[in-house]
Amino acid sequence: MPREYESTSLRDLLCGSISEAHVGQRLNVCGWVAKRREHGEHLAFLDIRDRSGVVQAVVEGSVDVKSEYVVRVTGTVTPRPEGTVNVKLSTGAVELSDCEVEVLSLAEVPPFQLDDRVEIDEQVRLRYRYLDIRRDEMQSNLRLRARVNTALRRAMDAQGFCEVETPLLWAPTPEGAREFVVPSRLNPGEFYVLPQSPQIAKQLLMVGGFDRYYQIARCLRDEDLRADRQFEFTQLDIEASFVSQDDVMGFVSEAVLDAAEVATGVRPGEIERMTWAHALDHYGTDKPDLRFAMTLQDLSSAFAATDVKAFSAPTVKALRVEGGASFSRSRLDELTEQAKGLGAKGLAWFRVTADGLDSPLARYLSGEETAAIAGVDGAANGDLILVVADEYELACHVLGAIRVTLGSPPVGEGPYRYVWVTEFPMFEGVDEDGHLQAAHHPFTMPHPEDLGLIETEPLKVRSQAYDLVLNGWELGSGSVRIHRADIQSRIFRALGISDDVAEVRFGFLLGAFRYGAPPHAGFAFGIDRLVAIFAGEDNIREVIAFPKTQSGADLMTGAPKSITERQLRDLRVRIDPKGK
RNA sequence: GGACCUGUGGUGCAGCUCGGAGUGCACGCCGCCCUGUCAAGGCGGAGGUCGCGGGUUCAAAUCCCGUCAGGUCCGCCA
Repeated sequence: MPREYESTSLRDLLCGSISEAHVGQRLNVCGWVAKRREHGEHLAFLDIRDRSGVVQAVVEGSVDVKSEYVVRVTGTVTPRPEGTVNVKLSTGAVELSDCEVEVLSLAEVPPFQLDDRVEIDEQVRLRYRYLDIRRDEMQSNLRLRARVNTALRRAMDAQGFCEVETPLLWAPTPEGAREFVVPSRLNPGEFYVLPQSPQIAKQLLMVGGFDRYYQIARCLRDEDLRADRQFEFTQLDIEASFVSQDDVMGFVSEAVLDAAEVATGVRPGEIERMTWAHALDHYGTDKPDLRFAMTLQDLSSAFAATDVKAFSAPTVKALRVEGGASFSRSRLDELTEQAKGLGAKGLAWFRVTADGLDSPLARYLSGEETAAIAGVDGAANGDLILVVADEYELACHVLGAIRVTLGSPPVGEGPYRYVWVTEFPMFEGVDEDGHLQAAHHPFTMPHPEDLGLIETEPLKVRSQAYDLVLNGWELGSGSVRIHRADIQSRIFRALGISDDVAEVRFGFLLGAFRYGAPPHAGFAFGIDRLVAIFAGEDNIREVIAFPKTQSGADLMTGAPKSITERQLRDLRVRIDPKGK
């Protein structure tokens, strides 16, 4: 049945809503001519398309319309004659007969066909994005995204969160991701930046007493683009006061599970948890794809006293590839290249056969070593065992990447496997100045048990940071924030940020914290990625109306473009033609 | 900054390995025919600087070099 909002001054209901319930009614529909099938001058069929679907209009006599003309059709809803029902069409049991067709707008021949019969080059799609998004697939992706947004807002509202908007013109904070810069006309030589995220703003909202904040926030980062990364992307951004990590994970779970239910029709059960150390050890990554097993096996003890040079390393990790014994030599070489590209010295392979291990390295192995490899993960004849020996983290990362290459199903396949990854390390490695680097951000609260290690064994300090991962995609991350000045200065000191520098960069935040900062924690996750997975798309451009290309261009508008001399003069900005 | 893949009428492909006339297929478009089609059908037709530039060659869509655009990835994304 037509809903209230379908009816307008020009139309009575949407094309896709027409059904046998309307038989006998004379109705108006508006839409685009999707297809025209003419039978001489006596009979023509028009498929009229709007956002809801397609309905067939029958015109007695010829009709002067072409593909993509915008028309208003007045016709009588009639059951189709016997034998002409189209089961492939939701409206296929009926048609509009005795039609009058009013052309509302002419259309040139479109640059590509809008049916989904062939895949169109993305370059062409992006140049004519306004036509591309007329297609079913883009319509349903963007509408799915709208439903997800609605579900998220509803879930946050139901949990007592208050939506607050934060500025897009923000202050430069030379940390982390490269920022987009906006020159100030009123203050020549000075600049705003577009926020990488509302991180500091939302912490200030906590100081301001908004104890449950959320926002569907646009974030901007001037970093290289990827299938899952655009300059601008959208996060559900959350922050709450007087909460623990578990509280925040609960809020986020509620929102994500509600969105999942709306998007997929099934509400997942509770989201499982895994520590960062466990994820790295078993999956070789901090964003494990749990849709398939193929976990990394540790053979370090079996090779502790090995004579084989290739395996004398702190860590020896192995991966069982079911049925992989049939891999060609060139396939194995490709995998080896991949491993080397990721920093491994090599990749050892062993085919498991009835006669034992088949490998160039097999004859050098001791009995114990052979048994260890042949027994990896319940290996059977026909399997392939891949082995990397190296420093612990490198061995994990390399095999983890190969695990994904060999095992990962396409985006749209398999179950949805959500997982919280917790207890991230506080610091990771050192920068070129020898200072520790924050794994999450410098306001992250260390794990309470590890506070004593900050000065002594910083790399062992766990943080109260947590990621949400879905099918191998990092959806988002969050943390408990530091609200105590003493801990904050210890962290700054560990990161090599002096009091003076901290004051310059984050002075307003630290200042705010001096006026009564509640304990607080938060999270943010990428809506583009979540919707892409729900839509079964392997890149987020498919769920964004007007995305950029990998080189940052908008093929439709031509952005980025030069601006006029006048604009440059107003901004007191001069282009250096020699610069590159 | 780097690696790899792609670029051929409006669209999607084949042709490239092993150089020999812009050759082919499907869709779309234009014209004619057709009263129950729905990937309508039949007949006919138009439409191309083979991304761009250079080189090799008697001859380049094809081989080589460079370049541009799009994609995937590494670096980057606190």
